[in-house]
Amino acid sequence: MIHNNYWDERYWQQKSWKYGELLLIWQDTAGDAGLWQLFLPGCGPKNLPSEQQFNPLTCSDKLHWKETAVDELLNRDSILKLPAAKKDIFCSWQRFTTFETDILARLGQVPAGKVISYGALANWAGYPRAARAVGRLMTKNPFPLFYPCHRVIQADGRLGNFGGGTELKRQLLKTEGVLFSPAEKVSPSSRLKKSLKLPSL
DNA sequence: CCGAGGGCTTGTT
DNA sequence: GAACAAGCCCTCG
Repeated sequence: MIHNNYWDERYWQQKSWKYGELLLIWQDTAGDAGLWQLFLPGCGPKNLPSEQQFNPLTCSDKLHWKETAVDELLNRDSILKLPAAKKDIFCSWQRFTTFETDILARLGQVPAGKVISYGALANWAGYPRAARAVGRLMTKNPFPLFYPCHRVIQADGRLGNFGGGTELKRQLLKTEGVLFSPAEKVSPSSRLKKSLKLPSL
């Protein structure tokens, strides 16, 4: 058996989704069985080791349970409505800095149908001028859909970039009920209001 | 009411 | 310590 750091105890799986084929990377260690990474259609690595394909018959019970649950979320197209408290059940959280954890935790609380700007998200999580650092974090968001980076837009209402393509970003937002101006900017009424009460981190 | 340009900013690698 | 990035804000024309 070839020892490869990344694929050690990790397994890949493709799942069909409304907007294309997703690639999921599962981690199955004793202490931390869960989703390691999710790639939007067209975003994942190309060469996947066949011996590391996810197998429900040989994985741990814990992982099998999570995989089944995620499968149902995708089939019922309810993944985008997953409440904040349930997101971290599925996702593996061991590898993040405090900044990343803080930002992703806040991001997880942005509900479907609302958007927030990069700067406002940074400020909200306690990093007042870190808009650009947030953008940088979004590029490597390991859990899109779970942690909805498609709901993070530019301060002037333009969409900003998106790993899965800006068209998918627009599509997702429209499906969620976000309103757009004639000039295709997100209308102010769809912004998350500051008054929302949040649990402390 | 745009749009382009420049300077400023952050956390990570 | 330097370079980077899915930003922001202000200034002009």
